[in-house]
Amino acid sequence: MTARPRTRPTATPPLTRPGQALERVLQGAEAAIRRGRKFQQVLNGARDIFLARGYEGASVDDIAREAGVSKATLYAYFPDKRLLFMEVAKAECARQAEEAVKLIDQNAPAREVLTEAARRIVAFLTSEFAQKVFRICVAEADRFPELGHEFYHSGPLLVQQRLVEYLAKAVARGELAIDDLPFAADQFAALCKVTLHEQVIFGVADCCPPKMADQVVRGAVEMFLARYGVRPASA
Amino acid sequence: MTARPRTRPTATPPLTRPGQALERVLQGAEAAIRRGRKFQQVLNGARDIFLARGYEGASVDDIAREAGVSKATLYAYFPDKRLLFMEVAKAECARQAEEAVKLIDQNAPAREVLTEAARRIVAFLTSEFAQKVFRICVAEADRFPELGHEFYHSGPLLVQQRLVEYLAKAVARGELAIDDLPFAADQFAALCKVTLHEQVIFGVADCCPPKMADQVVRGAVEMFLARYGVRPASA
DNA sequence: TGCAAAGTGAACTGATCGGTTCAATATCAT
DNA sequence: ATGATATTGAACCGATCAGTTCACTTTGCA
Repeated sequence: MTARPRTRPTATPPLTRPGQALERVLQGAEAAIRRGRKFQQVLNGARDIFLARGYEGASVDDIAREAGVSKATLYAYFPDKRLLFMEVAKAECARQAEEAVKLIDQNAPAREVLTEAARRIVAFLTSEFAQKVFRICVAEADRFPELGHEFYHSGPLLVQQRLVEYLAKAVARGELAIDDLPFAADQFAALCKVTLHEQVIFGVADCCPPKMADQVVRGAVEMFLARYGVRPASA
Repeated sequence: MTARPRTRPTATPPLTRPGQALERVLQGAEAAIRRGRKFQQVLNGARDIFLARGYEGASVDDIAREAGVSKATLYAYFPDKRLLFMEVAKAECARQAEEAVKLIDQNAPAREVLTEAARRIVAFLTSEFAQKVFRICVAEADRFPELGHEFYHSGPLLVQQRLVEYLAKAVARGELAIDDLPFAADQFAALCKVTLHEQVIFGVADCCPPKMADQVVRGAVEMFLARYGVRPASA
């Protein structure tokens, strides 16, 4: 234990090679906060550890190790653990939003549109990623009020807005009859959570049988159309 | 720090076989767990602190102080913090179950029964108590798988079972037409969570406007009947 | 009244963790 | 090459916390 030959065979994760062209390119469009090369590494490591162990369960040393970065570097970027967590959560919410934005052909028949929407919502809800983010957000909503809001706005609320957007068109076309669009959208989203969400959150179902997912999707569409669908004029 | 007499005759946990008159009396009806007078105090204090601060946030010293009991006594009853938490959570779930059991007159018209059921579910979901238990259970479902199961079984699953019980009768009477009873029950429960649950969980809504609660209740009943209600034979 | 069990308080251990510091080193633009 | 900047590793601090121990006091029954 004298010379410390700096054995660092795999110390730095291969996320960013020495050639930092990518980094510099990103600098332009992104914020001016990125003070150094290891910024993204820190964020990635933090995301992995936070997602795996929650806020309290994730130690800063673990994060630094996972990120392949020294603790000093980490603290050079983020003044404290709280802020690091907020940053990670915000980034993840943004990603979630992007995913949700890819919506569906608004002009297809209502049944098709709703079925596809339900399928995507169900798929997202049952994804491991969504579960973990949800878990942390629920647990830490007391400690980080902003986090709760952030998650709600870029999660459930965003979905609601997209649905309202579509439902309005469907109503205008006479396919549906809805008076309170946001409320109806929330109902639809709620119907997509049936059974699955609770079972997954509480670890009751080991896996998520696609059969049940199908049933939920079909059930949601069926019920929504039963309530808001315009029958063919009793012809 | 030399002799270390190692006197452990009492072996802290007072498993107390002999000499407990009161103890023995209680043993009959109650469980065989109540080993001493302060047992309930510990449980109550633990419940308050856990509910207020979550698992990690609650220190054993705080719990002992809140319970008006020495830490030694606390550890005499519960070998560790985990088990204490499990015990508290179990007790709370049982209480929740009792509350839910008080169901409704099964023979009233479907609309009335469903409305009252929805009202109770909504009231429970928006209660501060339910929120806190839910928050902890979600957060700790990883660390305590049993806890997740316990909560699910004495919470959502119990409600589902009661609803199925009723729905079966309503179907038999020809008021409703349902093929998959448990699934329909889950759908109904999901409809009761619309908007409210998410807003409350993520701290978006400061209070819980009773107007919205009413809307959710009426919306749930309306939609459920639209889907499963038996129309008056198109007369 | 006496005695054993129940309960107490306070100190202590060992470990973890968030955050700081700093001298040594690596990287990169010039 | 050179100097500015980013990064490192490791030691360290202070705080917190779960859990232990023990001499002592209280309680309740016989």
